[in-house]
Amino acid sequence: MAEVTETTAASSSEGKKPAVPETKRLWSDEVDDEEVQPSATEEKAVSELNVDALAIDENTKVNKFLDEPEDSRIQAVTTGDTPYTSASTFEDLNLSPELLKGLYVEMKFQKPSKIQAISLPMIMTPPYKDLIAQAHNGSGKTTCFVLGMLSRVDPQLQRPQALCICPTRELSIQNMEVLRKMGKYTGISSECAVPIESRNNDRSKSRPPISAQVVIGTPGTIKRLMSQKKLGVTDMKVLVFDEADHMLAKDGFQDDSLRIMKDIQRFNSHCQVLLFSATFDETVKNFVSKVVKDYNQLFVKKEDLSLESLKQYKVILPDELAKIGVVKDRILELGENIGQIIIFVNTKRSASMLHTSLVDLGYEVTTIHGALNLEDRDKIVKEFKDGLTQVLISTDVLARGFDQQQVNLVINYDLPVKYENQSEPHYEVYLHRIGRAGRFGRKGAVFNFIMTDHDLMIMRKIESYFNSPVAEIPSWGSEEGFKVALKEAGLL
DNA sequence: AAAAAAC
Repeated sequence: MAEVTETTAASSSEGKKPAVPETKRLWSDEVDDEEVQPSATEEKAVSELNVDALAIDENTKVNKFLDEPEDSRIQAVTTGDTPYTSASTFEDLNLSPELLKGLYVEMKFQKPSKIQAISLPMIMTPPYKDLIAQAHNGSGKTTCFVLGMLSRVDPQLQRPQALCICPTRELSIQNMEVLRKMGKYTGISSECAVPIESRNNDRSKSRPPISAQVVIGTPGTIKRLMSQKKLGVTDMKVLVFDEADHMLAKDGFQDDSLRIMKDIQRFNSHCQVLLFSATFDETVKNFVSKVVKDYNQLFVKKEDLSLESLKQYKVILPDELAKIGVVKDRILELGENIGQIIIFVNTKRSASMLHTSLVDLGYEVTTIHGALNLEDRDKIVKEFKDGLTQVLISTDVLARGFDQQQVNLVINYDLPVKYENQSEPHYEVYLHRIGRAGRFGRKGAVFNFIMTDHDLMIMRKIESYFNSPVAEIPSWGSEEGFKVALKEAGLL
């Protein structure tokens, strides 16, 4: 275990100068270490960034660029003159001893992941610029913003200072669990602002204002608490949007998110805004860059997003009955020892139908979607996380962010398509769904069910979009192809 | 015609 150095400061680094000792290496040094010629690097930085149309303001300068071939490439664009030092250890970050202890003892982390090494200094160095950060599924994004929130809280001040908004109740709860674990020794207080037992809403009116220092929750509840003056924003230092592309999309939570952001900024213009997601499509990317002003950004090319450890397959089958048959005979029978499985469907109805069919056939599966009551949702997620259930049928309520390391297989029982145009795949949802398997570089497999020519067309578009061919399992009717696939994926 | 959130 690493020792806490004597130079480690108290947890609040508010008002401190950016710490950049000469002994620490800048990113440009890393580039030198890799014997890349500086001029070539610079050229590459500019051209790649132009090609990818990162929506950079005209006054934005590309002054740092990071390119490590062994890792998926992350493009960093910073504005202004603030130098950022990539953190090779958590000690580099001037965290409080309590927070470091949480990272090592509770989280069992040894050193920052790639995205953490780059983003954490950007988050924690004054003047605390806004950040748009894209990183792979399962690469440790949550740690970035949770640590960011914890490190910026003034422990002496018993008021809300950091707020994180998530698209679902489940994700809010999961993020809160991470925060409490990581912050265990800091004494920092926290509250989860998500809907509770419906129809019991008199409780919310009589409740005292939130004094917790960190609040995590869903847009509706946060909005309500703010309008009821139960959630003060005057001391808010950090505002995080998890799954930010969805939170700021027109068909997502754009209105709520903007409202919350503006309400905070009205009282508190210097509240730092952090946007995290594995995906930012062009529309959202352009919109987002208008919402935040002076910001740093981290991006990954879409071809680099699908993890190599994840094997994708397509299964061509004739009808609904065959779909159910494949789940039953190929997945559930073969997959008994391959870890946990999530089956994604497009509608609540589809979820219920598949659930009933499989239960009628005598299989133990559980199902989650937004029409269930909150208690049941909590119970089903908890059972799955505790490993008590193996197979979970889900709508896109769990498509994003859901972190269960034992999930090795994801099935797209229905392919994700855009609601406004059914002949367009929903690329972002596809990526998020498959990212539920193979967390943090583990092995994993994805089976895509193809029933119609339309499905096939959707699948082809997905393959070409991510530039990753998806192997076909030769015959849905025989076991062999599935065995080979699962072996190839390292699961059998 | 949809998932979710919640008034």
